[in-house]
Amino acid sequence: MALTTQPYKGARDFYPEDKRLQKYMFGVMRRTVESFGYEEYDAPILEPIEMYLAKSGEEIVNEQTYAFEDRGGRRVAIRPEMTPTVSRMVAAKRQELAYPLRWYSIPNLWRYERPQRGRLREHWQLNVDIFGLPGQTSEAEIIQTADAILKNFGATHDMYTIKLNSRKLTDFIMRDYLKVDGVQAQTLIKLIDRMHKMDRAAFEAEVDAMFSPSQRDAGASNKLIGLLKIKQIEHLPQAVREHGSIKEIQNLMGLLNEARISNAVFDITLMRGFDYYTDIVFEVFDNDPENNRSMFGGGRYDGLVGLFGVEPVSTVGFGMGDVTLQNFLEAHDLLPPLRSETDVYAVLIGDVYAKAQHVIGELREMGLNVAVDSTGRKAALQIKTAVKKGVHYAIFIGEKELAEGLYEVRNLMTGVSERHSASRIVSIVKDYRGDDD
RNA sequence: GCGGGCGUAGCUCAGUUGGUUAGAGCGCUGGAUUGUGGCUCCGGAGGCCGUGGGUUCAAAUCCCAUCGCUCGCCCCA
Repeated sequence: MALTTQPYKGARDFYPEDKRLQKYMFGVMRRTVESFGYEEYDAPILEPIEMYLAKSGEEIVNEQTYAFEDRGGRRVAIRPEMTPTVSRMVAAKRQELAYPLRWYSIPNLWRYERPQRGRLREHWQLNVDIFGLPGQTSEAEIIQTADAILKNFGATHDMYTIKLNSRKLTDFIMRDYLKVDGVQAQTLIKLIDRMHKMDRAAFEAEVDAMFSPSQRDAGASNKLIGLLKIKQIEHLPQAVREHGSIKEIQNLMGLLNEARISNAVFDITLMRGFDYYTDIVFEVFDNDPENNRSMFGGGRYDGLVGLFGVEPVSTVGFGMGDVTLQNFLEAHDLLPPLRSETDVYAVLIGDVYAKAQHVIGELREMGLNVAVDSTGRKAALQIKTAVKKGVHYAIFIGEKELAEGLYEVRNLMTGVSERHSASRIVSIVKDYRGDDD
């Protein structure tokens, strides 16, 4: 039986053209976050499974993590996320790091589940975190960084919306304003989290069913449904509006305004799935009706470093997945044409392979990436190969060119040919490439 | 884990109520044109019709199973 050529389910092969796109995307990410002073770190792809048990729900670890036993009988997981790992790294050097830390990484992550659009088993996720900087400036900077990445991909504010909420506000609403118990609160939060996938009537019926008769008589169900319809902070009931988290949200919105971020909105229905968030949460939504989904998000999670037995460190961060980002860039037609790493394809005319080595070596020494076609095929086929590879320039080398020291260089996109010395060809190609030198 | 859709050439797909040797476009390849791509013309290769079983004189087509892909649900780090 023949072996399959398909990649493992939910994972991707990166052929050179795919890798080119990935390099472009990672390049924009790196340039942007480094412009804010973030430093890159990395870590092993394997962690002891307890690391995820401590923080996540049992179900996720058991059913959605790639886990196995190593030869020494230790239970090991392929990392499904980077946050516990980076928290571990910070905890390990808690006393000696220069806070605030601005750290980023682009790890490869795995989760075991049925693949679907925008969600594969394997993905790469930019993780950006600030450690040791309490207060809204860190939230503002993290959101500003996320916004800058999208801008540097060419996105404009009409293409996406940044939704903000506070976990402290949600907790206050559940415990003090609605007076529901912890179990009810959890259920309601999950329900609200998917309310936009349901129709209004079904949602309201399910909300109503969550409350006990006495709570319903006290108006809790109607209070919640009414509250979730409110879009403006000023329209919130006074008891909610006076909670301290509201001032924090307003302060954050003010900072974002100063940073010229015009598409950030308060959204009381924003929950985010996990419960390790302790304060501000945010999520970036694609406005394209064809791809209307949450692209990525983040927030403050002050408790994780402390799980490693050291004094807690306040942390704000976000994760941006490559799959959803690529969907966004495609939906908004933001992917630029990507060119080959190869600058020049050397087309050899006749039996000149040996004699052509000198000039080809010169081109490389002067900084060009040159692929040589040594197949001995006729020129037409060599040219076709170069075009198919996406190489921008062809240089023709035959007896005549070698004798004269002048080579025909052709722009394969326009078809225009010129004859030049090797050094002149180098400057033409570098000019196209955008080099300064 | 649950549900919908789809599996025919390298790719995108057509294939009538079951009926000869399964097609098209693109791509690949040879030539027209042995020192120069894209346009044109002529030729060629390439198919276990996902897999296994069943119904039938006859199956790409109908039935069952299975595998794979895909979209959604659950969940979402």
